[in-house]
Amino acid sequence: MDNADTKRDMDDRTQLNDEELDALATDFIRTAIVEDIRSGRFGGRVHTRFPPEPNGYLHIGHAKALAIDAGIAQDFGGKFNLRFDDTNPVKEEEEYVDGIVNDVRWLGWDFGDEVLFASDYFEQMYAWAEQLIGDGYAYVDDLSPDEIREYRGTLTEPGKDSPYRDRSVEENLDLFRHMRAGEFPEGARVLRAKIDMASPNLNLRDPVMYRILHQSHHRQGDAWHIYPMYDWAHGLEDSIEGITHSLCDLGYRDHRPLYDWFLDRLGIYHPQQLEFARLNMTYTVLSKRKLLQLVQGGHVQGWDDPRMPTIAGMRRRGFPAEAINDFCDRIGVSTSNSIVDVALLEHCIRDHLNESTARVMAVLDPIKVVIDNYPEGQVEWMEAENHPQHPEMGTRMVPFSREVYIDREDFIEDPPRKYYRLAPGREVRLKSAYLVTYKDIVKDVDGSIVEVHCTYDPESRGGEAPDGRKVRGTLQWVSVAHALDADIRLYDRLFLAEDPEETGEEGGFLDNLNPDSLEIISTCKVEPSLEKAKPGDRYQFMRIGYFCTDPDTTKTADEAPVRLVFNRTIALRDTWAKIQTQRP
RNA sequence: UGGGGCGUGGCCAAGUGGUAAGGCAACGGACUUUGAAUCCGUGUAUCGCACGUUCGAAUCGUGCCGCCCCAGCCA
Repeated sequence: MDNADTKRDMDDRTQLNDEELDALATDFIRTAIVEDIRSGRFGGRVHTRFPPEPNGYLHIGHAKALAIDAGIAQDFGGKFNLRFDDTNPVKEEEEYVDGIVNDVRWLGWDFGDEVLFASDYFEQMYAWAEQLIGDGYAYVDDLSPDEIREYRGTLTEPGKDSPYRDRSVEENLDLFRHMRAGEFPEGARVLRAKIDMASPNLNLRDPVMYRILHQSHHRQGDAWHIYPMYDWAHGLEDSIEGITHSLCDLGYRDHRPLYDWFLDRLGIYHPQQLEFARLNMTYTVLSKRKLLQLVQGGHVQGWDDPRMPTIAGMRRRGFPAEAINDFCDRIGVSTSNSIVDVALLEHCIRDHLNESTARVMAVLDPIKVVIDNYPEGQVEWMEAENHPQHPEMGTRMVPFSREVYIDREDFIEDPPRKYYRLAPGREVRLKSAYLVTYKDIVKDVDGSIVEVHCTYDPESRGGEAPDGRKVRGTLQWVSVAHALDADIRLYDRLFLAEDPEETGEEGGFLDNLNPDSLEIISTCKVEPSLEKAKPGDRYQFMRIGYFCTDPDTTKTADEAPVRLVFNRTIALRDTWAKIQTQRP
């Protein structure tokens, strides 16, 4: 242990009693951490990190990693770092770091208000590389990339030593310094760790530590001509920051011996790497490469397209951050490759939205209902509750008049069995208003319904008849004279196949795209209280689904929106639709 | 034909030698001024397979089968 570590021990020991520790051992990683705390390893500290490369946007798989990394730090009263693993200047962009920082904040994780960058440690890494060379553990190799691949051997055959493997320390040091100075072309030489060219673990066959890249770095500019490789850099970054548990996905399991090897050779503070399975989910793809293809191929409108599984996309879609985190907690942490049913995510979304969202009335496909016995020109403002289970969310006033819109689905001239909405001979309730009874319909020349005529029961104001008679159907409605127009975007799954990659073809997942994943409806009518809707506001459109106001909703100077645009976050569960598909 | 990881009901997932938690989904029913929500109920799970150890095995051993990852100067 070095001095810095000793100091950390005194400052950052977690304060948890036995009972609390037991309660935290909920999965194999947390169990390992609890053991480390009890044994005094790392001085009882817990310090994790999330190390994205800034070469794309975060998606729900990263939300899982964050929930594990940051969630553990939070639960154990430890620390958490957000660190950009920006060791490859050719792939990384500033745009992505801003996007990622924003996403991590939005998800609610506290990274101590300081964003860290691996590139800030380049100088220290370089010094350690010289130390390794000095100890005979690293050498400069002049082999070309092709030759290095040949010399590496195959899965079943051992590799063979590079002819440059036994250069003297002096020559290695000299060459390495000239590499740093930018005196060789890209690809001419690399620094390699001297481990074992016959190792059954290919990662240990003298891995490359530094490559020459005459590229400017988004933060370092042209200061460097050599850049560290992941395997060399990552453990050093963790060590420098005093990370205790370096959590990553199973793909890095085979890299752990390397992680340990470098730290041990250097003799510096040594965190524990642990691996967990990355997230896979039905009806979507979760790899940066494929997501990039969707964006660049114009299959979606950008990284924040509401159909994307990106954090930005889900945010725009209206998914609450807490619901996403809840999902991440509920899928568990294990080491088995699994594909989580997207229905669980949808359940979490509905669960949170049901609790938090105010109810309003909207009609997607309007059909006019005329209430023949209601006085022409009269308007009554009906009080409507904002949430049936949460009276503390208050009420709002909704205008009622002689002509209202209802949804075309809510009237059928010749209804099927068990249909209990409006139909000839039926009485239904207009939510929070009156009971109305069917009288007649008006059709146009092609026979399609233009108007439904009803009468209302003046005694049923508020929706309850004094004689106590029951009606089965309750419909949402919007007063024709007061209705606001709105565009509504209905989103469906981006892919038709549960596993979009099942085609086998490379890139074949695009064949499984759902051509109807976006439907825009511009005929919608919504209640006037929505005039004040701001981008990001979320509502339940009663009997339809959860919606949020899209940033495309623009405001005029006096704050009134020019055009309301709502995204359907997710539809309400629809038992009736299920009954219908079962018995057509 | 190397190395690593994994296989528990449709999907996740507890369980670590004492006789299979929980969630999602599905299916019934109750309630309902959202066919929502809520509530109640419903699953004989050959614990990948086969042998073995044991009074007793999802848990230990051996063998087999299947799936995933690794041969970037990407992370």
